[in-house]
Amino acid sequence: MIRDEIQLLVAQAVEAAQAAGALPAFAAPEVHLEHPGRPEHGDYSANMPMRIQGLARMKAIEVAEALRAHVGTHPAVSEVRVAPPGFLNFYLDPTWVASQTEVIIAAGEGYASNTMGTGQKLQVEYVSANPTGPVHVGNGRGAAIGSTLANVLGAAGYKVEQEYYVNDAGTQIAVFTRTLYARYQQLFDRTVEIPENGYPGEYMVEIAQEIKDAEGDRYLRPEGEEPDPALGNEGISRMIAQIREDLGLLGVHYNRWFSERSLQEPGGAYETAMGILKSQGHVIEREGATWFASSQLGESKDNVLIRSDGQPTYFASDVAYHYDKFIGRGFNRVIDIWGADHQGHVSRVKAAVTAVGGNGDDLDVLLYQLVTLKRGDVVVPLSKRAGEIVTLRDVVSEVGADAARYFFLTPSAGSTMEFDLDLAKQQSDENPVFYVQYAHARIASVLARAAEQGSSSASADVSLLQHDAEQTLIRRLLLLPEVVELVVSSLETHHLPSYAASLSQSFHAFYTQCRVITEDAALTSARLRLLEATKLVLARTLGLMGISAPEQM
RNA sequence: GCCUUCGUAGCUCAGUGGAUAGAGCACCGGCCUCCGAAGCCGGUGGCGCAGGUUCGAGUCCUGCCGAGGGCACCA
Repeated sequence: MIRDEIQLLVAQAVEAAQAAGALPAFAAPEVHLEHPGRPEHGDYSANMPMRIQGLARMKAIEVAEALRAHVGTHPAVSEVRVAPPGFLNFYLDPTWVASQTEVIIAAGEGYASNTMGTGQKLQVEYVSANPTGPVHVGNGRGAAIGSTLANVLGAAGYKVEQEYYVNDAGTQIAVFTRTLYARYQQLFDRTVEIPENGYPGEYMVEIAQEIKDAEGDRYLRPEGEEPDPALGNEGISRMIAQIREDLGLLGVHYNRWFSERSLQEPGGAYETAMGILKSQGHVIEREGATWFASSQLGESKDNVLIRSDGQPTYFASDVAYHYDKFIGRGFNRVIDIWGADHQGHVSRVKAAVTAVGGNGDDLDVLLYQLVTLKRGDVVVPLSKRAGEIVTLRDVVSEVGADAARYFFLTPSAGSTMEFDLDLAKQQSDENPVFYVQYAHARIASVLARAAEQGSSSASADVSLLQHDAEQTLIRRLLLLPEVVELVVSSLETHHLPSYAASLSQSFHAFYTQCRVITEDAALTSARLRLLEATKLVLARTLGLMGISAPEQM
């Protein structure tokens, strides 16, 4: 990548200047480059002179001059300038820039891929909402972030597995079963109330109806008796099928749906992990319960693993689950994506990973702030236990998967976001995602037109691409590898929509200023080549976000 | 009370410690006899408050104000 090469030029300039006595000897900090906000400041800017002015005991501007005198030559760099108060600005050679059009096309679908994660087995676990109800809008945010991150990490060479953790054990399943049974009995004209703290949503009635339609009265027991656990299992499996379908509508697909219950099988991860904790002295008995002695590991408090009634907690399952991820299945790295309401859970799970023989630092927990759902000015509650549930399916069918994904990905995970359903509906024509997709469709249209007219990009001389708008566009194309690297290192997916918008902007500006198909066969050919490269990069960017790149719209 | 995330344009949000803080929507004014006007060009308008660190702070630190989320033998 050109940025890395310029970084090296700067580092070497420091050494050369020191060797020549133009700078005193000292250990220089790592080179930091940035993209100046203004084109007249060049393509890459190094702030090295200002950062080492103290070490050099010279004025920054003098350091900059000394460095410039010792910067090596590079075919891509046409000029290096010093700018006050001490920047070292690098200007890319326009002909080199133009030539990159061919380099991008040659890279094809692998463009912007890298090897940051080569040889690493990585898991991304996300959404993992309780199977006691449909996935809602907030889950959609985690879904968009998780699947996009998986795509990008895959482009960085990681062997990525995507997983959904199904909480099919624990008390909420019992409550789910009792609620379902109440609804089921109601369908047989029994007068039964759904339990206190049950799930009042209409979807429970629908599931009960489906089960009745499919299996009749086989789950009906004499009045007053407890429900058949098999009814609960049947309901849960139907709920999971619906969740899988709803997420599929958003373009989210998993490699594995991991059952929490499976952890507790004899000889399974639960037994093994608890055994390790005990043998390592991380377990204490107190007040009739079994605790993870996490305060000994620097945590603010201990955490209950097994309640005094003998039931394991959700946390105990999570310890076993993460044991299975790292030790059982040997992932080198795991990324869990959780809603911000699980923030308090992060450090104890990391501590547990270390305690069962892994390394808590290999676990990244990405928290996204919750989504506030609104209809106009009215806030809509998301709770599964409230009356109105706005499901992910509702939203996707209203605004489409592409717009929904783009919308979810745009704000950084750390910012709360407002999802205005009324606005989202109106946005069908005005949504920013169409701006990006339109650029792609527009290119497809011009390429088709060129093909009809017999214009070809074969044997194009891309060095003709010297117009400002062409140069700006190609420079933008060259940024995608940097964006991918940034997303991988920061785990922040919101840089992608931001990049997509700026790339599209550059394309639309080019399109307005430069006519592609003209009488000038050589220039036409070169510009068609540029369109091909741009189309490829747009499709690549959209593909990473899981958004379609339409040929027409 | 403690922990944590956030506070940037009328609204929704970007902004890797740099040089004149951006985009979309909204609003105002221009641009199609020519490849898709779902577009382009221009304009109005902003860093919650106060200190500190730094050559340089929207960005880092502290305090205050305001908002969200945590602080269970719930998940």
